[in-house]
Amino acid sequence: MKEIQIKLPDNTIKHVEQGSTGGDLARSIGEGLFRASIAAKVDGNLVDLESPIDIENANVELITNKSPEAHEVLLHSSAHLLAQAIKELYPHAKIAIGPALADRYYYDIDVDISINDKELEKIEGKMKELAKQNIQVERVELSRNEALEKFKKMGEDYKVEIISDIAVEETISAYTQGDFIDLCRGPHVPSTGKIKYFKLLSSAGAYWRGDESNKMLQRIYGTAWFTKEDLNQFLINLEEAKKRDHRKLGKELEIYAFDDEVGPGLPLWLPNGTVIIEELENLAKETELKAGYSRVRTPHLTKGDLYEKSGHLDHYEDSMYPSMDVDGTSYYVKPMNCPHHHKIFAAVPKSYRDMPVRLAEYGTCYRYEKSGQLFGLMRVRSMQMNDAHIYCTEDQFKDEFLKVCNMYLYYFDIFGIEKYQMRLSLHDKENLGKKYVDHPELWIKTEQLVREALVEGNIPFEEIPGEAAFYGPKIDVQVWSAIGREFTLATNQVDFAVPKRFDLVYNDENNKEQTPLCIHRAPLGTHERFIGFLIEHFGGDFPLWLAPRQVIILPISDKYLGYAENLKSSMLENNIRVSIDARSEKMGAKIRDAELNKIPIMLIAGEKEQNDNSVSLRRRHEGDLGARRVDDLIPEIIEEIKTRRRS
RNA sequence: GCCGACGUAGCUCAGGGGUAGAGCGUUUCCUUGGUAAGGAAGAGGUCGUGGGUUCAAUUCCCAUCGUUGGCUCCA
Repeated sequence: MKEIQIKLPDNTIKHVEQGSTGGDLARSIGEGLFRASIAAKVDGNLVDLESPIDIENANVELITNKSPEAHEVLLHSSAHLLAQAIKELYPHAKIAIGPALADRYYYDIDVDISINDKELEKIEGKMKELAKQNIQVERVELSRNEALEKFKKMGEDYKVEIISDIAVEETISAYTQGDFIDLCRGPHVPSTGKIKYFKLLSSAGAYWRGDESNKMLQRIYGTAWFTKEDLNQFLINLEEAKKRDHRKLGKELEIYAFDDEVGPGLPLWLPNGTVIIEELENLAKETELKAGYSRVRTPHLTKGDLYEKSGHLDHYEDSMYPSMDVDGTSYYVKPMNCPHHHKIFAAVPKSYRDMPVRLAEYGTCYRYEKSGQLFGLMRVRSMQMNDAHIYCTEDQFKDEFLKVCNMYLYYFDIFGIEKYQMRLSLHDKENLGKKYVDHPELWIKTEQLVREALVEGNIPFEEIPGEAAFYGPKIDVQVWSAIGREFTLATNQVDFAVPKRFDLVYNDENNKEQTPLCIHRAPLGTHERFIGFLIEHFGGDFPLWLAPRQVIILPISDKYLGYAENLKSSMLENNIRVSIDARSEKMGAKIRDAELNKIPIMLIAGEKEQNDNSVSLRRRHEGDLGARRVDDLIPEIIEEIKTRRRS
C-alpha cells in the first residue's frame, strides 16, 4: 500500500498509509487522543474521523472535544439522534432539517401529534436509550437518483425536496445510525455514545423553509455538551439570563407595566421608567442641540392622504392601526414621523444657505405589530422614537451621514456598549418597483455614497443585500444585550425618493430648485426598545445619572429623622433623586431593601453623623465607604451625575 | 398572523369537582437599632373573561382575551 506524507498542526511530518483515517492517526499518537477525537480537518475541511485521507502533503488536524468545531459536530449529531428518536417513537413523522446553532440545535419535523413538554420528556428518554446503545454512525455516498429514490420510498418528502435543490456537481451524502438514515453533509461523531450530556429545551412552530405560506412544522430545540459541567453551566446561564430579563427587572424595579385594559403592546411608564426616559431625552436634546438640530413637534393623528403620498400606506398598511373616520375623511395614528417632518421642511421656503436642515423630535408612533411578535418592551405597538430627519444637498451628504454615525459611537461610549455591528442594507434588483422604489441608478449612486462615507469615516460595516428600506439604503445598528439577545437598536436611512414625492425643494446658488437628500436617523432607537436594552445591559444597575432612585438616606433610628430630612432637602435642591427609608426597621433590613432596589448610594445617618454634619457612605457593589462630610459628598454626587459617569 | 405552553393575593408560586393556600410585600402595634431580613396581629382573591357539562366548576370541556417559547415580519 502506498504511503503518503501529511503535516500536523505543529508542522511535524508524518507518513501514513494512503486511505488511513483521522481515527487511525489519533490512535497512532495515543489512545487518549483517540477517545477525545471527534472529527478531523483535512486541508481546512472538516471530515469524519473515519474518512480516509488520500491527499499527499495534506494538513491534518484532529478535532478533539475541546475545540468549538467539535461542539458544532456534537450538536449536529445530537440533532440526528433527536430525529432518530422521533422516527422510533412516531414512525410516520417526516423529518425536515436539523442544523446546529451556536450552543444548541433544532430539528423540524412534520408529525400529527403535538409536541408538548410530556412528549419532549419521552423523546429525550428515547435519545438517552439510543445514545447508550453506542450505535455506529456511518457515512454513505449516494448518487442523486439513489438518494431521491431512497428518501421518496421512505416518504421523506422534505428530504426529497432538499435533494432536488442540491447542485448537480455536489456529492450527496447521508449518515446512518442503526435503521435511521438522514441526508447530511456531515461530519458527525463516530457513534451515538459520544453524545452523553444533552437536554431538550423547548418546542415551537416553524414554517417549512421559513416561509409563511408553507406548512408549519414542529421544531424541537435541544443542547448537548461534552461534559456534565458544560451542560450545567449552559443551563445555569439560561437561568442567569432570566434574572436579567428586562421584563422581570422592569417589573421588580417598577419601570413599566402592561395592563389588559389598556391593550397589548401599549406600555405604561411608571415613575421610575419615566425618570429614565427623561434622562435619555435630556441627553438626546443636549447632543442634538450641539450638533445643530432644531426641535419640532407633530400631531399623533393624520389624514390618510399624507401616507398615500409618502408611500407608507402602500408598503405598510397592514402594520398600521386601521383608519378612523373623522367627518368623512380617513385619519390614521401616525406610524412614523417622516412625512410630518417633510411638511415642516416645506412649510418655510428654503435656500441652499439653510441647508442642511436637521429636524428632531422624540415622536410618538403607533404600529400595529402582529400579536405574536409583541415582546416585552422590545417589540411594542406604541413607541417614542429618537427621530430626526436631515435634509441636505448632495455635497453635504457624506459629511452629514458620517456625523450621524459618529453620534452613534458617542452614545455607545456613554452607555458602554462595546459589542455592536453596523449593517449596510442594500436593495436587490429583483425587488425594484416592488419592495423598493424603482430608480435603479439612484439606488446605486446613494449606496455608493453611503459606502464611501463609511470607509472614509473608518467605520467597520457589513453589507447586506435585500434589506434596504423602500426609499433607500440604510445602516442598521445591531447590538447584543448582556443576555445575548440581538436586535436592531438604531437605524440610519437614506431617502432619495420621498422628498421628491413631497416636492421638497431648496433654491441653489443659481436660484434653481433642487431636491434635497434626506437622512432618517434614530441613534437611540425608541425609548421602549432602548430602555429594554439598557435594563438588560446594566442588569438593572443603572449608572447614577440614569438611576431612577439615586440616593437613599437610612436613619439609624427615628431620632435622626430630622437630620435625614435636612439632608434630603439639601440634595433635592441640587436635583438629586433622594428618598428616606423612615421605617422602624434595623439597619440590616434597610440596607438589604436598598440593595434589592438597586439604589446606587446609601447614606447612613445616626448620632455621630448628626453631630458633625456627615454621613456614612455605602455604595452598591462597593460596600461601606466610611464617614463623609456632607459638604464634600454632595458636589461629588453632582459631578458624577453631570458627567454621566458609568461608575 | 401561525404552532406550542401558561393565566390562582401587589410579587413569586403551590393546590385541586363541595368554606382558597404559602413565602415575600402591604397595614397597625411593639421594638429605636451602626452596614444584606427584629417581633406580633390584621387586611387582601368572582382562581383572566364568557359559555357549556354537573346537584355543585377556580378545578372538566369549548370559546375568547392576555402573557410567553419559537416561526414569519419590522418604515
